[in-house]
Amino acid sequence: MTIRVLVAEDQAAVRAGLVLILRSAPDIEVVGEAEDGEAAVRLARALRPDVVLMDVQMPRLDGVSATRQVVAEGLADVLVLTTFDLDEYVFGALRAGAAGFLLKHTEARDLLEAVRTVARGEGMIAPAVTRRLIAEFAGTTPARTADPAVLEALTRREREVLSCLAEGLSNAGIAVRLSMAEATVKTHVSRLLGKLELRSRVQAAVLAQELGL
Amino acid sequence: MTIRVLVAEDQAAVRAGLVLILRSAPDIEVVGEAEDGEAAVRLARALRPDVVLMDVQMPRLDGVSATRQVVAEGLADVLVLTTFDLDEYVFGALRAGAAGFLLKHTEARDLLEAVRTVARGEGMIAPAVTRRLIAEFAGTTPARTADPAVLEALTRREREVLSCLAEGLSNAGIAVRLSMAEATVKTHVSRLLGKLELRSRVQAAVLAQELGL
DNA sequence: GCACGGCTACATCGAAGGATGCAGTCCCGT
DNA sequence: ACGGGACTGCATCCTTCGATGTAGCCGTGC
Repeated sequence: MTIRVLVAEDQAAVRAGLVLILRSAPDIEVVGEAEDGEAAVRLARALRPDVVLMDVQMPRLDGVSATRQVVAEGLADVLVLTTFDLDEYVFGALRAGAAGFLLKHTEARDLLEAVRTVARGEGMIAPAVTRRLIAEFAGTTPARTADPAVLEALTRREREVLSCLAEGLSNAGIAVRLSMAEATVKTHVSRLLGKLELRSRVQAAVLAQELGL
Repeated sequence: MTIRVLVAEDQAAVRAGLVLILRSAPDIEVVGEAEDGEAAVRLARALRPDVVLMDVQMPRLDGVSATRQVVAEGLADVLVLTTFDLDEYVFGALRAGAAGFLLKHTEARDLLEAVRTVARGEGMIAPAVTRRLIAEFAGTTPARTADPAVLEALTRREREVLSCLAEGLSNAGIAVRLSMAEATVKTHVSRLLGKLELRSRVQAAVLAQELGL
């Protein structure tokens, strides 16, 4: 069962090098090559490869956008490859749904291993990048200061109201959304504020955000 | 320049196995062994190893807490090791500041490579875990729906007020914090709402949250 | 100089929010 | 059936918020 790979890379020399490396592995087959992002998406649709080796910087459609497209259509797993490990590229690619992120100066052996790893449905990230990913992860995910357990104290109606609060709706807006009088909305807001030990709907909205709505 | 490693693992058999693997590498030296989290922190303070190989499940003080401690004191880089790749462990360990996360069924060769990687100041995460980390990352980081550029339109004072809003402060609270009259706070709130095309302070708070305060 | 625009500041007033008291419903266990 | 408790619902009253008009301040440019 060979792994079918599509190589998307605009620089011919680099692309040739990648293909050479991939062909050296008996369990990997290069089924196509693309010179830009649009071609990558088009070929992915036509060839249905297992893995797309995708460069970030490409004409017509950049690698991140192409990745988003390929992943959205469920065409293949995408392993993003780039020369520069700029945060913008890394986080953009991962948000786009990439299964892996490697730097171009990766050893041939590690590249092949990465392709196999991604084909297995696992993930592979360049060590030099991993630290920053972890840092970003630890930072942006606000440690969940908020304990999801506090929501247990709320009734169903109160949770519904809280969701609306998180969207920034006014009491009147919530009343329409949930089909109840504005006065009733106020009751629920007041109660959930009490249970969550908050003093205003703004704090409730912030808390809801931290909990992921 | 050998890499000095501290092994923290409560099960003697597993610990012996790890030590055996580590000793097989000429560039790695096992400088100490700990049977629980407290001992791990204590030995890390005393021995100042380059890397701590830390089990998650340990008596007295769990591995995640021990990791937090070691990282907070800047004692060493921590490579967390566990049998179960539960999200709770993974994300907890990474938030605690771990530089890497491996599963115990990792090959000896990969374990050694992970230790070297972490010692270099890079990061290493088990492939089986990487996918979920990426997913969690892509999910919790709300794709920055909000464009940080909108903040450009705000004056310094307005941005300060927005930060306070994000904390859920009332106008009166903001007035105290920023040393101005409540009436003035209202002006700034009103103006920034207009510039951001929002209709209430709640929406402003939510937006600020999405932008990371 | 001085006119102009942007920033900061304050006061006023109608609108929205939040606390509280109370009533109706449903589901327990007695 | 009865009582108690939790949930939902509404109305009243006071507080906070947000829009608006206005004024002082500081830079730029004529």
